[in-house]
Amino acid sequence: MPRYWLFKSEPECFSYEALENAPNRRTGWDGVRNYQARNFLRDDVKYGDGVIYYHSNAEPPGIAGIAVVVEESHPDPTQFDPKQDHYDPESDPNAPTWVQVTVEAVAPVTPEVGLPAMRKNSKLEGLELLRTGSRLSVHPVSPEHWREMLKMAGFTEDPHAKWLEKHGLDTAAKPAASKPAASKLPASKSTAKAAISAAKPAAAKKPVKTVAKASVKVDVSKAKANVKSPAKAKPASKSAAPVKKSRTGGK
DNA sequence: GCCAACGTTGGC
DNA sequence: GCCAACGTTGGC
Repeated sequence: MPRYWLFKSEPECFSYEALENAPNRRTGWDGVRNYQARNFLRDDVKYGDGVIYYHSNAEPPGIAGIAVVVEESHPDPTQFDPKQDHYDPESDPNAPTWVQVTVEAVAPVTPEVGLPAMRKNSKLEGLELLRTGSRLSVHPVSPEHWREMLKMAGFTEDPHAKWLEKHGLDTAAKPAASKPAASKLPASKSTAKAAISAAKPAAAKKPVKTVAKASVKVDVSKAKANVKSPAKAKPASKSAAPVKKSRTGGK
């Protein structure tokens, strides 16, 4: 199991700064409406896992902070609220389709590590975020890539490791070279399809409406066209910040 | 604003 | 089950 993850969030929806300003510096990573991302949240993201907080659809896009998972998979409340952009009328409260995890801010990355710099770093080869066409808003990060990104961010010590120690979690268990993430990601497109279809059964529900939803949301935040919405899904509920809404991604 | 790469939907 | 159309993601 991966111990590290990369979560995308559109800063217009929910920035790393918004997370720091949220109650308890925490927020439920809601709004994820993609099966592959949901499956990671539901099955693999565990308490104490480290999170690279990435700002997508930003100017410029890049790593804005480090967070930690403080609560594992539980139902995403926004799927049941008609007022939410990510409302999913098809989701059965007795068998929720969408889940969220709760994350807590650990350390900001200032200045941010921009996407261009990441693309130029050969040590980050293989990182899902950098794969052409990648849109997965929640994906695993290998220990090697995690260390390299922290290095680029200027950290001399891993703030996440410190957090674990402070909370009495075992940091001794070495990440060794487990190659977590990679194994779960599709190697190619064709496999991606297989992965997705495999994922569906688990959900038991259909995504159909989800899509509609996403578009709805968008309008709220952007005026333009179809635009996009933020990548994240987060918004939500809490609104400690100015919040906009986002789409799918996870906050 | 444009557009490449995707994911989802729905006809057949 | 295939695949065309459509909508979204997200970088540029």
